[in-house]
Order: sequence, then structure tokens, then C-alpha cells
Amino acid sequence: MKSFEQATSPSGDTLKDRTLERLQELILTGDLVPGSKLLETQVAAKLDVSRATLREAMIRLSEIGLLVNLPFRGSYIRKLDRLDLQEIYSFRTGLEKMAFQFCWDKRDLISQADLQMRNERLCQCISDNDAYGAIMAELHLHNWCYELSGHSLLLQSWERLKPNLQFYFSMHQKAHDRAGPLRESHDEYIRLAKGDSLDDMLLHLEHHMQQGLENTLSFLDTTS
Amino acid sequence: MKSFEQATSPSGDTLKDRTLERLQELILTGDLVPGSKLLETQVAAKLDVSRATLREAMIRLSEIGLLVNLPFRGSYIRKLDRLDLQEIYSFRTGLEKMAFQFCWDKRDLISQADLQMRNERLCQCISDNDAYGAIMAELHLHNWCYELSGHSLLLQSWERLKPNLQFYFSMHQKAHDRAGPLRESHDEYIRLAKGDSLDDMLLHLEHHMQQGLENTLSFLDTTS
DNA sequence: TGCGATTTGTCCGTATGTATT
DNA sequence: TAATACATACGGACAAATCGC
Repeated sequence: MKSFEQATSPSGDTLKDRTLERLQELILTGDLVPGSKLLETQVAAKLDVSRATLREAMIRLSEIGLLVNLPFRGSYIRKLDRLDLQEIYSFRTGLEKMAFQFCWDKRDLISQADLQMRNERLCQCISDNDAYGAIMAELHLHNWCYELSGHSLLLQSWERLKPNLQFYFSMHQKAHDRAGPLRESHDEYIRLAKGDSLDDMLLHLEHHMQQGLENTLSFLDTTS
Repeated sequence: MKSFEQATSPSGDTLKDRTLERLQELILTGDLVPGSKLLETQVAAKLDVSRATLREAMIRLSEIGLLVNLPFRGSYIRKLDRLDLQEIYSFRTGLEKMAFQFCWDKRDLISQADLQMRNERLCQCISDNDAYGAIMAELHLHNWCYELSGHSLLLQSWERLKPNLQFYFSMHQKAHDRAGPLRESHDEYIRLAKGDSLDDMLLHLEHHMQQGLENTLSFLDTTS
């Protein structure tokens, strides 16, 4: 189990990996402002690592999409506009529909109880008005179908997309100093995910994601 | 146009990028045997680059999936079994269905003529018995819907998956010294892609991909 | 437009840590 | 257990490209 986690999520073992995580954290928390340039020597000093190690971490952050690297010109914190948000949500919708198609026949009592628990954790965060916790809980809830699908390419693709979602939420929460799209609990989502109609689930996913997108977009409009 | 190509496909500009392409070429052509270990000093000397530059290229090849990096143990050429092949094909099916959903309303006379041309190039390669050209032509044909979709995340995901497909085809072609799954021309695929029923297209995609997978799998069986 | 300052890209030598024998 | 081989990581160096004046 331990070795499996290390194999799929090679984090924390090497300094390069820890640097990646720390830098990602700095981006997600908003300590590094979107659009600003990262000076390698400066950031390397700040994180107390060599330039080479930092550069290796930045390459992977560029692949995720949190950084934009322009050859000979530097790396910049990714700036996300509403078009990017629409792409992320539409892609996410497609991925999650795939995930449910793959995991559908693998559901059992244990995994359903697991799903239930993840939802309850989300509900708890919402009622506690814990915005950050709610974001993480919601992502963890949606992680369920990808894990259950047993499809490594699909899971990998989702893991790459996930930081972008976190980035949005944190970005606007920081910018406007109020809770982001604190969504309603996922009752319908859960009910259908436990149900016996895959078509209904897929249809609901379209609606669910569209709702999430519109929530976030309208949230942006209130401040533009 | 030039700057756009550089922005979306950052290739050839830096030594790191050229090294990535050269190393990928060595893998795809079978010069580097799947499962074998890559010694950094040795490969760096062979490619005439520094270890740092090579490592930056290898990181991105690991993300694509052509290399497997084990911390403190080294990097190995990815070995692909039939389970990996099934994953690649099923994921590819999902991606291409997404692509057609996004590009469907963007089709026009010009893009349809473009699609036609790509198919004719493929047919030419097949009738010429040009196995390598056919592989490239087929991938270029399938590229059409991703480009037309205008969805950068989707295109990016496909671009990441594509080398894995090339890897398979080249792998077995090399191993058995005969043409890989030289598929029939994509007449039905083209006809439906030009037609006016998205549902028919999506349905055909499932069948088309399943056919491709079975062709490749049975091709493996003949030698196991 | 040009020139100096800054930064990235790239290389090298070396030291440390890990895995394997 | 010791020894070897290798990956990891560091610091300094230089050229080339970019940026700012």
C-alpha cells in the first residue's frame, strides 16, 4: 500500500518533489501573484535550494499549467481568465463522465460507504463555514470515481487538472476576501452515483458541472 | 503564425527541447530497448549534452510516460503490456469523443477538405506499403478533431498520449519486423465526421477504437 | 537605435545519499 | 558489513538572449 502510493504519487521523497510541492503551495495560497515573474535565483534562495533543483520542479509546474515558461524570457505565474475556466470545467466534465463509465460496475458497499463519508466531510466544512476545507473536501469527493475507475491515465489526467481548480478557488477567495463558490452539498450527485442508472448520472454531471461553472463565473462578474 | 507555433509547441528552441525530441526519437525507433536502464552520464555523453540538460528532458519524458523514474534508482524505458494498451485505447476513445463534441459545430468546407486530404495521405501510405508513414498519417488524421476543437487542454492531453501510441506501433514493428496494424482506410470515419449526426460519429468512434485495439492485441497474440 | 545590466540556458566539478553487490 | 556504482544536489562559471535606459 505504501509502495503503491509512492509509485503513483512520487511526492516527498526527493528534494525536487518537496520543492515542487512547496512552490505549488506558494502559488495556490496566493503568496505568488498571478502574472508575476519568477526569478530563479531569487526563488531558489527563498526555498533554499539550488537553481538546478528549482528548475526541475518548475518544469513540472509548467506541465500542470500553474507556470508559463517562455524560453530565454522566464517563468510566470499563470493568469487564468474566464475562457480558461470554461476549458477547465468542460474538460473536467468529460474526464469525470469517463471516470463514471469506468467505475460504474466496480461500485460495492464499501466504496459507497466511502463516498458517503466524503460527502459528510464536505457538508461538515460547509456548515462550519470552512471555505478552504470545503474546497479540499469537494475535490476529495470528486476523486472517488477516478480512484475507483482503476484507470491510471484517467487518474493522472485528473491529478494534473486538480491544481488548476484549487488555483481558481484560492485566487478569487484571496482577491475578494470572501468565500468562493461554496456549493450546496452534493446530495443529488451522491444519490445518482449510488443509483443504478449510469445515463442519469452522466446527464446530472453535465448539469452539475455547468452549475459549478456558472456559480464561479457569476462570482467573477460581481467584481469585474 | 510562427509565434503561435512556438507558443503551443515549444520545440527546437532550447537545447533541452531538442534533447527531448532526440531522446524520444531514440525510444520510438527502438534504439533504446523497453525495460532497459538509462545511465545519465552515458546518455548525456551520447547526446553530447550536460547531465542537467538531459535530466530536464527526461523529466518531461517521464510525464508523457515513455520513461519511468524511480527515485535514487534511475530511469527506465517504459515497458508496455496489453493492460497499458487497453488503457491507452480506452482513454483515447474518451478524448476523441470529447474532441468531436467540441469541434462538431466548428466544421466548415475548409476543414472538411483538410480532413479529406489527411485521409488521402493515409491511403497513399497504405497502398505504398509505407508502415511508418501510415502510422504518422493516421495520427495526423486523428489530430484533425483536436485541432478543430480549439480546446487547448484537450489538445494538450492528446499530444501527451500520442507518443505512447507511436511507441507501441514502432515497438512491435521493430520486434517482429513486419508491418504493424496497417488499418484499412478511414472511409466510414471520414464519412461520419463530415455528416450531420454527432451521435452516429460518437458511436462509430467506440467501434473504430475497439477495432484498432483488437487488431493490435491479436497482433500481439501471434507472437506470445 | 544602441549599450549595459540582468537573467536564463548550459556546463562542469564535486560532495552526499541511496541502492545494490 | 563493506565497497561500488549511481542518482541526487550543490555552487560556480560562462555564453547567449533579453530587458531597460
